[in-house]
Amino acid sequence: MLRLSRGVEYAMRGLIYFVSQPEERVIPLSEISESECIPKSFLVKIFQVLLKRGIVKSVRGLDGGFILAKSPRNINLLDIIEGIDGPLSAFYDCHRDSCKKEDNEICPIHNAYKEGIDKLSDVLRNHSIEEIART
Amino acid sequence: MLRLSRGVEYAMRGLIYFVSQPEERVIPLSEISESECIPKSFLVKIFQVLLKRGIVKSVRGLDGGFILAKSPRNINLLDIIEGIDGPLSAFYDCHRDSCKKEDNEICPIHNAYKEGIDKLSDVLRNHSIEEIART
DNA sequence: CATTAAAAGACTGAAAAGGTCTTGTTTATA
DNA sequence: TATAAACAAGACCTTTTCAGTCTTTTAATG
Repeated sequence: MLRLSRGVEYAMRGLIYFVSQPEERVIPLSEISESECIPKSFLVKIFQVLLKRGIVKSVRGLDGGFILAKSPRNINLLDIIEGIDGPLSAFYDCHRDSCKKEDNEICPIHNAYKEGIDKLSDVLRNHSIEEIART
Repeated sequence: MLRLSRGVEYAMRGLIYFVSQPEERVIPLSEISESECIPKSFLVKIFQVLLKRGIVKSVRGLDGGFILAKSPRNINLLDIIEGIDGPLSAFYDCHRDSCKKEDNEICPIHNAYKEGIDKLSDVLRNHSIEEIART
């Protein structure tokens, strides 16, 4: 219900791999897959999402691969989590109305939960993958 | 991955039902089930968990039912969420070691996530069922 | 002793998560 | 220009979790 999904974890480990390289270069997923013990085909799927999100750029063809689309200082954990699993805000919408349709506004239960999720978002937004990689 | 489960939502609505009564009394789950449009047998299961957690007390037999075990001011959202779905801390343990077993300590990714979850916990702990019911 | 309600836990169906497979397309280079 | 390495896209499959049901048992009360 609240755990970091495998997809997100793999995405982060994949991105950290770029940061931890001595120099910037195009890296094929086969390399990351082997080094990080992440199933190749799953990693491919994840990076295709990161590509659409503008977090990485792809280079096709022989000697192709991926490269970070922006500075690792500007890639934060929230970007990655929401990129892979969708917006956190999707998780405090209320089911109650399916039964009682009086009001459309968010119910007090989910409102309190929203407050917590917002705090969580703040924390995640304030950690870049560069910072994580350094730690 | 991050949403409030049905079980938790039903638990909260069930508990709020007690708070919103004019006077304190033993309430059978059949009444809450009907009033709140919650499947009876599911609600039963949820209240058995709340019972074990010391949040409600049960009264068996004819005219039996449940009653809050403590003041609604002292029942917070975190109690309920963790009571039903298990401790939030379970959601930042790392899978990485299944591949690389060098270290046992929490990895930087999950460490950052833990910081966020701790903030979320704080917020949830600071909202009581009584407060939610009043809102 | 019939009725009503909780207690306990096995069981089931549906949905989501995690992962694989297949069939392309692109492109450097031998 | 054929080939091999790599991304692109999406169908497909398997496992786990979630949500909910069913059955049997225990207990209280009129």
